Amino acid sequence: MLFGQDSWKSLISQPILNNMPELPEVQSSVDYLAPRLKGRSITECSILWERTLATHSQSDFKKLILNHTIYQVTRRGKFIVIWLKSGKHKSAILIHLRMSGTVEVISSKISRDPYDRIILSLNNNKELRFNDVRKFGKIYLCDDPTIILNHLGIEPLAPDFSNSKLLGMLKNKAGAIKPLLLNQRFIAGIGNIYADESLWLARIHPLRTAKSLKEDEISALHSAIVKILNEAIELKGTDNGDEVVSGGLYQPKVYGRTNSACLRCGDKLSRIVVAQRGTHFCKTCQKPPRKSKN
DNA sequence: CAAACTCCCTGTTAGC
DNA sequence: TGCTAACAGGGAGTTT
Repeated sequence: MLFGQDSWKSLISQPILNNMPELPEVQSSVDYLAPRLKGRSITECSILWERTLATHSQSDFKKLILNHTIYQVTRRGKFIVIWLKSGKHKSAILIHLRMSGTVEVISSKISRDPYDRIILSLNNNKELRFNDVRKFGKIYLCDDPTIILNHLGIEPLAPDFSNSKLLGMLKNKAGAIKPLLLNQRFIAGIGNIYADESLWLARIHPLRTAKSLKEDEISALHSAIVKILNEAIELKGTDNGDEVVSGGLYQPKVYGRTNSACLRCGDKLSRIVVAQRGTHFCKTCQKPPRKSKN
């Protein structure tokens, strides 16, 4: 499918991992969208894959958003929240990118991509295009988005996510730490990559039970989560700012680096499956729980 | 209550 | 070389 002048790109910069949107990627998308959408109204809507719509039929969705004005774009967990207003009526479009979703705001003259799923035309001859190869992404429309968003856990970058808060959250939790980090009702926004990265930085084995963690380990985990998410946001935030949201520059330390050298101790990194997710860690830096394999 | 599996999808890759 | 089957992954839903 690639040919001509573009073919060299795929050979040289073959992505090791496709950019799976977690909190930092979603935040970057929100930062990208906000200035491009604020104050715009929706003039038209193309539904190219209806099952992307999670809450409404094609016709209802169109009816309910046309001529509405976007007044704000925010993030909650891995959701992009696009706030709408029409007269006194307020509502919100929630976008969940899941595995492969991306958003861009682009001139309506630019030809569409085969993987574009939903397109909202704006009143400035541009379009918001939701593109999603694997079709896992979802778009919700709600009068009250808090009904969905309130099910989510704490925001890891909010001020109330303190060290002592996490300490209390982990106390008495019998399960393993990694599945807990992935649970969106526990902490909102961490996915497989940043869970592995945080545990590695905090030197905690992914199979350790939450309640077995010592205070200093929880403290290390807390600062690892905050540090890595912030670092990743910073590296995503430096896109060229024009049209397409480009992939970020954050380089995973363990995720996707199975059998490569640990950047801390040089030992070979391991990969196991935890909660049906590929899990990457250093068996030397991250000591396994008492009675277990490595 | 929690752990484990199934489903939704398709590009990529391992295995024959 | 070319094909097929397995795999990856977020999260809702279902079963153990």
